[in-house]
Amino acid sequence: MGISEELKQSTFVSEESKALVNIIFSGNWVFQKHQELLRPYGLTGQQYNVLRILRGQKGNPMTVLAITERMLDKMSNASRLVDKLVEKKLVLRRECPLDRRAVDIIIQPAGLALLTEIDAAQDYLQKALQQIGNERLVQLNELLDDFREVFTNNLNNK
Amino acid sequence: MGISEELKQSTFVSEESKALVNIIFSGNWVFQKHQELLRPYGLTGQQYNVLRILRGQKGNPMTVLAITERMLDKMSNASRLVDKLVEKKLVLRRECPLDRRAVDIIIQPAGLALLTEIDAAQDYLQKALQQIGNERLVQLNELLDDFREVFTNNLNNK
DNA sequence: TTGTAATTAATGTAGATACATGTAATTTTG
DNA sequence: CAAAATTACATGTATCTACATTAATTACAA
Repeated sequence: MGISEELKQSTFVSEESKALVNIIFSGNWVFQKHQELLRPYGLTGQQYNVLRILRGQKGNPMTVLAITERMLDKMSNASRLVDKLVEKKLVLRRECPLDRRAVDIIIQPAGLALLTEIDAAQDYLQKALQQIGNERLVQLNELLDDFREVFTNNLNNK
Repeated sequence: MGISEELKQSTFVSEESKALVNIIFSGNWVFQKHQELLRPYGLTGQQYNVLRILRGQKGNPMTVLAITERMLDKMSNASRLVDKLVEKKLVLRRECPLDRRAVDIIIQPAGLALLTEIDAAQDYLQKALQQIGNERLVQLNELLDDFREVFTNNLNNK
């Protein structure tokens, strides 16, 4: 279903307006679908994001601040997100020996295992993406990168 | 900034895996930016969505159920969203004369005016999108539509 | 060194969200 | 027509989220 039918809006005044609506709509859409995909695993998108960041550290600890800096939404509360992951025993929290204000967070085997499970669910989607064709996926990747850049520049300089 | 730098992940095993990550990342990203854009106007994404749906009715009333059916996230609580819009005097709520269980919602001049304001903010972004070029925007629109289709099919048939 | 500022994370709070349940009105059915 | 089922919406509740404030520790400057 194209964006026109999706929004029951028959015409767009320009390709730009259509693209803007399409990107915002698709962004919301993917965000929703991603949350739905994660729900059965008991994770929110933000928790998943934190867990992935920690996996990227290959078992090295990371402070809450360092996690925050890597997060998409810097305003969110990494402390509480880590709380939830600790409750689920997916990560370990311990006082940082070098700085007693800071707290080291380390991903646990259960956390890695859960991510592996989720990876498998996403592999399924990846295979589906093959239908789109390699060349067009390259285009899509470029277009998304370009779009974020244009959007960022024009939000800040306004 | 390309998706690799954005996620500090230097390589992807395939264009599909890169595209999947890129779409999910960009989806979350656009979702966030859109919320930020709306915040100064005192609307959440969902409230904005409801308001736009009502504008599409050209002043005709719409029941809560009809609104729900048009929403991106059908599980969300249209009743409470309408509550918020009523509080802000952006819409009017009145008993439906044909069915006393139902409630008619009608957008108010203040609601239309607010949407017009937001449109102006978005026009600014639309102009920025011209940098991407018409031909590539057409591609982007097609690719987004295709992606949603592939993703939907493969979430349901799993 | 000592007092002040900066930093790091936790906690308080208000609002948003998702889902379950409740309530009233309508429709269906026997 | 009366009882049961369905519908439309509102409300209760738990969780999530964003932002402000607080508490503890560290850095730094006089």
